[in-house]
Amino acid sequence: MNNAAVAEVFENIGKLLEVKGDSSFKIRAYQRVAREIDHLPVDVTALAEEGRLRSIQGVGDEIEKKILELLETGKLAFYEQLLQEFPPGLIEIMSVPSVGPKMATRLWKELGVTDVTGMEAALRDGRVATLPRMGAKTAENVLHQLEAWRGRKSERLPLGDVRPVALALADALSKTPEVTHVTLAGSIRRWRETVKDIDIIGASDEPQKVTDAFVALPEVAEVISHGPQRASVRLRNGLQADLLLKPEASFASLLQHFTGSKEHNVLLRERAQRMGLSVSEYGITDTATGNLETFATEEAIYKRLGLQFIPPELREGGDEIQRAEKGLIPRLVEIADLKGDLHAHTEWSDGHTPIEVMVAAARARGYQYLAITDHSPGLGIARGLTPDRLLEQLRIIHEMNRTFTDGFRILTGSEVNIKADGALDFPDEVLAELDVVVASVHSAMGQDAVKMTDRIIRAMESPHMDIFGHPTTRLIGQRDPIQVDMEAVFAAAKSTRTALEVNASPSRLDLKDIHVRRAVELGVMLVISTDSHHPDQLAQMPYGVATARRGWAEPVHVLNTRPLPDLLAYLGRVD
DNA sequence: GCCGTTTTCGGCCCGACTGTTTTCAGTCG
Repeated sequence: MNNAAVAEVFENIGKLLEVKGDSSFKIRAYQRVAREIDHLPVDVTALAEEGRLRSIQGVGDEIEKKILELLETGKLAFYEQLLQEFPPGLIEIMSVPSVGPKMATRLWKELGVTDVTGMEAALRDGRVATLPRMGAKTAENVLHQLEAWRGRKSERLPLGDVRPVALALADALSKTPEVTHVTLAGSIRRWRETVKDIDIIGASDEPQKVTDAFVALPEVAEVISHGPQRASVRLRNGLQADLLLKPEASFASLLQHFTGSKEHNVLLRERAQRMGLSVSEYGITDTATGNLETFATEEAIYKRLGLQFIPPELREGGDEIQRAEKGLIPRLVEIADLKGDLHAHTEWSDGHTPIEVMVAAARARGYQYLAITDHSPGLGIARGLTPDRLLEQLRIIHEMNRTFTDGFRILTGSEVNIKADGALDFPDEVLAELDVVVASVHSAMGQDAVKMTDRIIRAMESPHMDIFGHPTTRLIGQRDPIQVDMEAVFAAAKSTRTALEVNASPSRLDLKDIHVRRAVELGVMLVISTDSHHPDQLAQMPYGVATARRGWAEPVHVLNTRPLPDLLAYLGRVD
């Protein structure tokens, strides 16, 4: 049973207990554990075997027993019994926005609704509208939400698709005279790999005028809610966008509140409460005196709570508050730390521009080096280079390097296929000529975990492989990761001194955040690379940096934060 | 069901908007 499956069981237990009307705190306990297990960088089965389930946040006696039962028997009696008490479609009914446990229960008990189809019928024929304390407007709204919910292909979209839209929306809103400090918050500010909606905040003394302007923007297709301080809309592209406004004095608190995550805020506010303080989007209130204190910066808010500043990328409701309390939030890697990019393609294979155009773009970014890593021959679809073509490219690059007077260096390289048996797609004598060898899986992605893991480890054992490119090959929302034992990959990477790539392409982000964190814990070297096929894509580096930051990576963990001489020394290349 | 710089028992985040209500419950973020 994998982590996602275990997490789903606990998530569903939480939902069913809500319908049952059980303690909201108990419900939260199950939901928290579900989320923690879903975000675990290691296999929950492995943790269980080591007897370390209790190291998961929120796992106590009861839930530990339940996880063990689930893993050992594939079933959980407590859950099975709960499922018997309710119609199986009830959980799905509650996934429709605006339908919570109370309404789901009433629809079931008072109208006999047991699934989404039945709910739709009851909405359409007027039965819902006639229930006490419901009405035509409620029924109409739920029906509308149901149709929108059906139309959506997935709950969350890749950050790379949403972020540009959100920036444009914030820019349009900032032209409203009554608002200042228009800022993106929520999961976009935390750089989560996927986002569900766009959260925008601003400061204003006349917020009603601003929400009025917001719902009137041309991108808005539908207004979901519209009050004096906040508004929610559905955009023409189907995304939901929320706007929240407060007076200038509360802006830092608003930013902190709306950046979330929700789980982070719950933990933060629980901590505050133990200190006799109450945290809200207005500021921090002393519970004893009722005095509201406001703050100029987020740093000041965390400081008031006795905590180190926690960067947005770490605010996921895990152990970041405990660590901040002990002063253990490190100085995370930043875009300015990067000295170069180690994965780029040109028109020699499947890139779109000549070498010199890519190089000029890299130099314009202030880099000291750029690795040209066109594909190896096995990737026919990407016009992979033959050995002869590669050697010709090397001669040209060596000539270009002689023209630089400022120490800039084009690194010769290749993105080499790892073949199905783990062999690399160029002969050793060719690979030996290169400054840097990125090796990646591009074929036979359906291998089982044993074969795939052996294949990758064999490749890493080659003396020439420097970097494992986009290690899980997943494409967010499009292609699942390969089946592979990541713990074994981390161990092999460490023993062979192979760096693992954090591919910054927004459709990849691979390694992903939780794998970065595990790699950092184990002392595995990382690189952050854009895998650019066009000079403009060099600008996607922030997505990779953010992913690394979400995995708690510091400059020392990232190979391409090193200046050229140090990098060459690490790669075993000496001038 | 979990958890501890007041606690192994008694707590457990905070506020806005909507609809159907004459004062509030449900849902969401």
